[in-house]
Amino acid sequence: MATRKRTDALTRARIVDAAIAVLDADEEAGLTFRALSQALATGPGAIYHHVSGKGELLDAATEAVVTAALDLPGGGAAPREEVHALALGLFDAIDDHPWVAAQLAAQLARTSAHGASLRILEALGRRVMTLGVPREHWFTTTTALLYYVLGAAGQNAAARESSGGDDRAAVLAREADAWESLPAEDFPFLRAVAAQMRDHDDREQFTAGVDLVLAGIAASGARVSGGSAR
Amino acid sequence: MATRKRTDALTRARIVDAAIAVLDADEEAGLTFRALSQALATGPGAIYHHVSGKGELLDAATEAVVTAALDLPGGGAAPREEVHALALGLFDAIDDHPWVAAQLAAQLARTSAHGASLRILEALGRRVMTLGVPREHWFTTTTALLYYVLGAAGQNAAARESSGGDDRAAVLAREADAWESLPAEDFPFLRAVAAQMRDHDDREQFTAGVDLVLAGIAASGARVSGGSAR
DNA sequence: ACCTGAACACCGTTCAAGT
DNA sequence: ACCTGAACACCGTTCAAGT
Repeated sequence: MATRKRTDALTRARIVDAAIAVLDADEEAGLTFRALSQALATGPGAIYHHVSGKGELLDAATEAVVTAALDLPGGGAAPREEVHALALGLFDAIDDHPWVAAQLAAQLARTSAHGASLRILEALGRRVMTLGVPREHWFTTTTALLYYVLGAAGQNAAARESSGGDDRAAVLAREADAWESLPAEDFPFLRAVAAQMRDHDDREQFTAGVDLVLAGIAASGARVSGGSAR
Repeated sequence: MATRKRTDALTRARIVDAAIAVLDADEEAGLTFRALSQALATGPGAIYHHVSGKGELLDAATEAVVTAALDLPGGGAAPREEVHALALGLFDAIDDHPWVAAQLAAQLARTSAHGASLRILEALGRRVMTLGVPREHWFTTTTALLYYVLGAAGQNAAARESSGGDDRAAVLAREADAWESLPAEDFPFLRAVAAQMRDHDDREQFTAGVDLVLAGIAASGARVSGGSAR
């Protein structure tokens, strides 16, 4: 909020930091070059000396958040624990910066894999390689993990956002109510799972999902690697 | 392309059809109310009599595409085959209308589940219920499947788009080359999977990924349901 | 009631002019 | 070289005026 009075020169890093602050406060729609230049106490044109346009700015902001989230302690933990740590790191990062979810999704939809999403893919894949998965499943396995992590974390963040500061339990109850009032012939599944939505822990359910995908990995790799079943 | 000369009255359905045509031709950035009204031989304001704004229009266009894709033959096939059919139906729909992937992702990121994404969740979940998965895993299992299907189908569509009409094999080779030229210490995983990217069938790999998630489902359900292992 | 299209309040981006 | 901020070419949306 404190509109700095250009104490030091404009840098790409300061611009990206300011962009993250604006995105956190006002979501993607709030990030305009006018708002951003005001926060930096300069004119809109100045930003273009350090960043080629809005697209690159969004990518850079996403990259900064993801890089921080992927920075693990580094002590050689078991690969399965590292996958958990990476997944939860991204979960929390997206929880803090909900706009990152849509940004990563758009980045993935735009191209095969670039920038931040490429880094995530590599970080997850490196652990998958050591989990006893047959080599020909490495890629599919890792992308499945990536999609689950981004999808579930994004949905969690969206649910928190829409609460508007409400009690989390109240939001879950409202959602559960909505699902239970759907027509029974058309939505048997959503009605069936509505109850279990009413009380669950978000992070716990997220980790359970990661384990489910890892179970698929273990099952498809069982023929080769034998058991880490226990 | 044929700018009709308002033979019949403007309807919501005609507007949505025209929007889909524009999106298919010019991607999301090409859908403006000016372009759309020109295609419909009217003024921009006319559209607002049938649709509340651009957001609703995008949702309606997505809904139309997804509804068509989810419309299965209906003969009671095995649930596993039906999941395959649903997944491939979405895969092909997103292949034909690449903008749908980003739209569904945004829809999921915006809210817990609405409109088109809610329908997909229900369609997949109904089959998951009959696959012997323990009840407490229904929701996580189905969302994992949903995220994989949307993520993988979207990425496939993006890869096709970026080819610009090039030979598919050439695109894969170029991507494989790019991955292989990444620094070895930083990207051991992507370098390891680059080779298998060079020649693979897109739909085949997609189905293999669906099976991987289904394997996770089978593994976590094994304790309860016994084997459809074969 | 539905349509029309000019007008309004924005936006990203550019660029002459300053330092 | 970096910054400034007015100006340009758009955009979604509104609304008086028409039929």
